Amino acid sequence: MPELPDLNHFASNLNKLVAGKTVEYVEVLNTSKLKVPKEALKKGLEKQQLTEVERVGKELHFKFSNGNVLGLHLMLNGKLYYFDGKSNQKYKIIELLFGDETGLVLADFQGMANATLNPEEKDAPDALSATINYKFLKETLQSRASIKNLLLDQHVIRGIGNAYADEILWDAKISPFSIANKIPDDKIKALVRSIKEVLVDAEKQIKKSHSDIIAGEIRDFLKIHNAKKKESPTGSPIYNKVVSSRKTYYTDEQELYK
DNA sequence: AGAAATGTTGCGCT
DNA sequence: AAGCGCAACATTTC
Repeated sequence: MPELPDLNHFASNLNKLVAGKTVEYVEVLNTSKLKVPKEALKKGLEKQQLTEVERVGKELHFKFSNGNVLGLHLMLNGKLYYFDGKSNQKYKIIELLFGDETGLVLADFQGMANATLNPEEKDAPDALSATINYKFLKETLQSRASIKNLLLDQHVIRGIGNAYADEILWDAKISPFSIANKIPDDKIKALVRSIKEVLVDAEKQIKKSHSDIIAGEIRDFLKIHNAKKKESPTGSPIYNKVVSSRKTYYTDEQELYK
């Protein structure tokens, strides 16, 4: 699935593509994951101008001139398609039809992607927000949880997924199996840096190789969480281990604190 | 051809 | 009793 850097890139491309357009009609094709009544969603968005698209955590927020926000979560396999005239996707969930005959559709073969009107503000800070500093992480890491599980917990920090958790922990040279409250202060500082650097750098790479995309995921440049790579950039063999049914990639270069 | 991939939720176990 | 693991969701992509 797309993770934070992909979603940031999509948001910036969506701004170029559809910001300023007016939604004439909203078609809701799959209500199973819809978090508000279908009619409320239509009423809240139709005839409104889309002013801005923003990524918040792993969601995309579409902001409208009447103050309403359409929140989309792509989950594992949700994809957005821009079209002119008529969309011909399978597994459609929601479609926005603009006044100029173009449109945007969210489709997902698993039907897990979802839409909501005016998503509630969450307490957990976004991974790229200024709140993620040494003081915040020091407090947050007062836990016996493993550091990787903590980074993945959206109630703690919003936006980090499985692949980037591995990339960030390798960058900070901390083993994913480390217990959070055993990680020394200088490593917490390294972690603050790595969270920002890895995510910001990834978005740059995606932008460079796939400048116009609004769907999919680009991960061929990942250094550690990458099935095709045998060694880290510094020559250590990459191991992987299934932890709670997802793969964790790591090397011996990462210190284990227990 | 058959496995791998992936977020979230909710539940049961320790 | 906090934290972990697992199942379910369903199909595409390698």
